[in-house]
Amino acid sequence: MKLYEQYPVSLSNSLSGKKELFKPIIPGFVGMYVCGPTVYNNVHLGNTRTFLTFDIISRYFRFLGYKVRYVRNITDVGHLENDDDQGEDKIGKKARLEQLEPMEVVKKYTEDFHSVMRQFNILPPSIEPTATGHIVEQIEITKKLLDLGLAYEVNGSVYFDVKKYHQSHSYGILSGRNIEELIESGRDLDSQDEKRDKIDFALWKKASPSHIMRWPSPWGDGFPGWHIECTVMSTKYLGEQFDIHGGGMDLKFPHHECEIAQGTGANGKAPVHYWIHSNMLTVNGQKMSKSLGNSFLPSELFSGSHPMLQRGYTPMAVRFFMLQSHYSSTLDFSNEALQAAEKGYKKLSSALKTLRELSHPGTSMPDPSANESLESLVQTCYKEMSDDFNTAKTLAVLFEMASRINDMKSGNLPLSSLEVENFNSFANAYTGFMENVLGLKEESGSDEKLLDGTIGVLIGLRKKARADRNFALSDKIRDELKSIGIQLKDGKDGEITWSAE
RNA sequence: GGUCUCGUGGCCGAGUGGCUAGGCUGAGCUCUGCAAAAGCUCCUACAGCGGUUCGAAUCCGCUCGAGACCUCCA
Repeated sequence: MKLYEQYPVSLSNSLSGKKELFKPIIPGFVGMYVCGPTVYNNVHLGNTRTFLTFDIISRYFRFLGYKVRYVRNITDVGHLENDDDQGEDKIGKKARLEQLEPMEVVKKYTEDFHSVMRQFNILPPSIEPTATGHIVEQIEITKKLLDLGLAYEVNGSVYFDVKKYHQSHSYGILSGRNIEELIESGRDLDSQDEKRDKIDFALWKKASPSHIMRWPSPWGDGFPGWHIECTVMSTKYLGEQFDIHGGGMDLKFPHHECEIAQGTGANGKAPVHYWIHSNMLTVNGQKMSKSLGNSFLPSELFSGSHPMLQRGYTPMAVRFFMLQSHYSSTLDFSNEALQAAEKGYKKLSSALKTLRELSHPGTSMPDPSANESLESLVQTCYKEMSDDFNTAKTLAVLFEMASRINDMKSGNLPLSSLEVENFNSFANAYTGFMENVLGLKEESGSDEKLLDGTIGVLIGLRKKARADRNFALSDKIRDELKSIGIQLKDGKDGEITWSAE
């Protein structure tokens, strides 16, 4: 029996608004598409929360034995600065501001994005397609939508006809919008508009003479609209219908709504079975975003160089911080919360280290209830993760397991009372959920080995001093190490371990 | 204005009808030459007011407060 059969996953589907049992289209396989970053600027911390969420989801599916194809795009063209202007796009604008080629901008911020992802231990997707790499496909689907009568061309631009689409399908099913209300109550556009209706959206935009990102098309030189790239790339790599589409909550409308309309319009069927939206990171209760100016960069977070930060925090502490809340809730950022998270993470991390150093001596006095309670903790980890990827609850179980690991070390829970099979299952679960599922890896400096050896010498001296009952010297060794950030810990058996603060 | 979400103990945060998550902080105990670490214990909450129910943080209504989307945003 496969793990995914043993622990079936249920998830919150934004489309139905309910928690549903996950059933893949092809048994044993998961196809997942997530809207990636627009690479015209550095990713900020809020962005990374979304990518962390889907990192966890793809990790857990794989952990359960699914074969996962995870596609996350790079948007390197096409975001309109304003929907009603003459097609200023963010990449192009940034290029002019910095006197760079558009692809230089794209390259620079793509590198930044990847570097941040690596620091947070967010695994790369299976495929990371770019919008500019799929111009041909975007033109093709636009032609198809024109042929189907779901789009129209005006002055070299092509727009999706939402009203027309709504006649045979339903526009607004994801976001719960009512098309009549959208038409009536939406904001008025300042300038004259080529669109028949303000809710129509661009599939292809004509490039003004000064526009630097442009491609030839049947309608003249231009560039693709924002929404169409995701439809094209998800369809190409995952099929006309696939299992999961994810992204930040703020993309629900209009972006994902438009994707549904385009995909359904072009292919005659709804593209996605399960929509998953991760919620926003907030600062003092307000959404973190570039436009509000309350965002900060991961690099500022690590170094503590942002004015809002009391000090720097390590990537794993931040990762842990985010995993303590559920992805569907907003998460408020604060120094206090991060400091608490850092301590919590260290506790779990040091238990992992402790666990690695334990070795089972063989079962000599089996204790069925101890074995049973350990096994139940293992089961609970799976149960909580399978319940809508509840990382917060899973962490709670891991803390319980960490306490048991410390008991094993101290002798409160003798290893000899545990069946070897049970102990291994427990150890594999703790390690697996920490490292593979939650991606909480150990953070250690590169000089750790050298330092370990050096401190080993000092520990030897302290042992000798203690054996001689020369406590003045043994305390001096400990206190002076403490003052430079090295904490010595005496064990019951006379062994001394150390940790860096 | 329209649509929607949320309001949990000192702090952060799970939880959706009964079985009082967890982390951090604070207090105490055990262990220790003294510490640290670790283990254990305690501080037990659900914005307010009504209602449904044998029973509500959890369902319904109202009030107050905060926020999101409706324009680019993860």
